[in-house]
Amino acid sequence: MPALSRRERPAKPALTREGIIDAAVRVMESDGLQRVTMRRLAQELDTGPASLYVYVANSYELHAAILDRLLAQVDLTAAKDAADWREALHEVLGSYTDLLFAHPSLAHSAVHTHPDGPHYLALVDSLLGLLAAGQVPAGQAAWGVDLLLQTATATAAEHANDSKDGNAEAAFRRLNEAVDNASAQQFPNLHAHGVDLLSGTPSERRRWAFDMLINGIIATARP
Amino acid sequence: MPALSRRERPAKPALTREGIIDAAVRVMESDGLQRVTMRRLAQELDTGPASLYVYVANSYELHAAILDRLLAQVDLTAAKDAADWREALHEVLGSYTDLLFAHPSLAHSAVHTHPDGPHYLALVDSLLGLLAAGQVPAGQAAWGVDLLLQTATATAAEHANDSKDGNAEAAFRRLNEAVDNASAQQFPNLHAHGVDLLSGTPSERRRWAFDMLINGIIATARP
DNA sequence: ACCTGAACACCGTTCAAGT
DNA sequence: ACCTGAACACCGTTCAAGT
Repeated sequence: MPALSRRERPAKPALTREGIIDAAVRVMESDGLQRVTMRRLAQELDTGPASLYVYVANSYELHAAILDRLLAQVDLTAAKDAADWREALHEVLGSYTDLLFAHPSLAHSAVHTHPDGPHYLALVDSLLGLLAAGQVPAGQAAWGVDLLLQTATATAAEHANDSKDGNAEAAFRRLNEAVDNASAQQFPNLHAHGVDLLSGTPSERRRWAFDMLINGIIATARP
Repeated sequence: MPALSRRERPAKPALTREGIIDAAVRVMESDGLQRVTMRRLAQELDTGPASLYVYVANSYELHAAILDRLLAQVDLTAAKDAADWREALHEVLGSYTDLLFAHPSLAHSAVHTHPDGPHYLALVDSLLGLLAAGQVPAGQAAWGVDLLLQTATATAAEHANDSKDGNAEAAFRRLNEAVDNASAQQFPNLHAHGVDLLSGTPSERRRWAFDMLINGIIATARP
């Protein structure tokens, strides 16, 4: 009964670029970006790894595509509130950062991905609009947006390895110890600052960082 | 003639942690960090990969060790010039950035490496000293140093994939096109800023970024 | 204690051959 | 044009067995 089995088991949909990216996002969501490999994806799509190369140039491009797909989830609604532009900036950047914090290994790859997809452009456009609302000169706003996004991305990427073992805690403890042991002679400034270096909750530090960047962007004329 | 061959061909020195890191730096210098693998190192040291695990916990720890070794090369002499603290800050940060630019793949791994080696501590100590010379309150200086180093690291890491093919040029061209095509309706701010986004030489942008960060750090009180 | 062979469980990418 | 099997050239890490 070939007709029946053809209707009832369309198990293997045709390969498409979108289908591959869908599968990639699915695997990332469930197993992390480490598992988003050409071979694993091929297995997921019931084919061989070579077949994917018809639709995707290489694994770097695949990661970039996943990133743009995810960027669709950044909440840009706050960007309409030009009156409270500074707070809106915090909200948009916060939404972007939260997204990357949920997928630190993607953040890690985002550090060297130069995105150019529609969702990335929309994000940049929103940030530029908010800086314009704050009367920030266009030149410094343009360069500033780059730094705002870079900081958000790098901050999330820093935590890419934290999940493995007690990696995060161990690293924190080691640094803490190193700072404590810093002698007044060898590292006078480290010694003097002590706890300041490791103080604050992540969200306090994040908010301060964005504030600091906004202030810097406002205060610094382009060459 | 066993005695002779023992004296003349001490080909295989005993394995040590330092020896492994030496070999790692050598391989990185000649073939890039991609090639610094446990297996390649084992081959280099004329042994099997399993042997390395006596001295190194895993490949992440190995990368961290390479980074600290390299950090010894950061030029901190400018840090003594407290009078011209701002320029000294540029010089120390520039030296750090240059180092990472020479090894972008190491920069990439540095984004999620929490260093705690002596050379890293010396670098942080210098930066803290210069900010103190500039009368920056201790609390904001401590948080600020983190951001200064993060920006330098992330900037270098962005270029980690540029060497492959004409990756950098292609990415620049695509983004340029995307910005050009941004319609006034869909992306009004992108449309308005146009060239500003991609203007400036890398060193102009880098200097502006550090200036901007310093200004922001000075201007932003801790919570 | 230190070292190792061999194995386990994977990778990305290419290319000739098929449909 | 699209798809694939098979191969090439690699990975990190573990573990039982040796010295």
